[in-house]
Amino acid sequence: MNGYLDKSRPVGPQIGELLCVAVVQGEYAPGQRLPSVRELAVDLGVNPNTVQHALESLGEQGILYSVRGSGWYVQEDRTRAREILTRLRREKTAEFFRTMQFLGLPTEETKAFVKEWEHE
Amino acid sequence: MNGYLDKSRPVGPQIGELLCVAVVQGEYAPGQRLPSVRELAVDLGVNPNTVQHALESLGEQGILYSVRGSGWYVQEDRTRAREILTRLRREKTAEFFRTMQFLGLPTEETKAFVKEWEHE
DNA sequence: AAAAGTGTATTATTTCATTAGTGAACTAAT
DNA sequence: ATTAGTTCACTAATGAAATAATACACTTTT
Repeated sequence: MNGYLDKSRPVGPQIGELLCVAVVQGEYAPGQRLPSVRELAVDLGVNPNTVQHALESLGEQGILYSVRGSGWYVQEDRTRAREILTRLRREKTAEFFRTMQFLGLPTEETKAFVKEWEHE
Repeated sequence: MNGYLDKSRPVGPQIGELLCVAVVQGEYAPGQRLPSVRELAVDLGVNPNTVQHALESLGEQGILYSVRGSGWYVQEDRTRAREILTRLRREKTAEFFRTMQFLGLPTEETKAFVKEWEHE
């Protein structure tokens, strides 16, 4: 799995986002079993409890489901996963515009700023 | 002063950003005395200690300076303030691109996504 | 049947930002 | 001089997030 969790903001939600993307992009196929909680925890360099909570959240959102004693599986229907990913992108973008406004750049100037962006 | 601090992320840095913008935009003129720590704290709905730390940080950065027993003042030379504001905008934008990449959108697609943005 | 691997639950501990409260040292105004 | 307002310094309390350590119940494999 990936190792690039941002330690400067809450890790739980990040794991949720990470797995949501993985599901939508087919990195984990519908019906497929995920690595165990403990395994994911090691891969992500994080506590098993944190992974557990993130998985439970994705379960409530209808992206995954769990079978006690067996593991966590990807829902056959990925509609919810796609919806949630779309929503996440919108939220992050809206938040970005808000932040830039906070820093004195109105919407249109922010758009221009992004358009000219060159960095990696 | 403004009341729109985002309670979901650390307040200290936000106050720094807020005042930095205020200085650059001339909301507080060079040489001008700022409202007292207590006053700012009330206006921002925040603890005086938090304001104090934020101001000390801006002091170290060369944007403000303090006169004990009198107050906090805006540096005559606003070069540092402008530099820091520019750096903040770059950082936030870079972070945004990283986040979108994390959510499965590569740089170019993110640019397109922003270009089409309609919301408030 | 037994063992190993799994999700689940619980409690305690740690860490960090913020809040809370107090007091001292200094400045300005009266 | 006195008073009020200020920065500044210190310690403790709070709340949220993550970690740590165990234990339990269930499934799969052997």
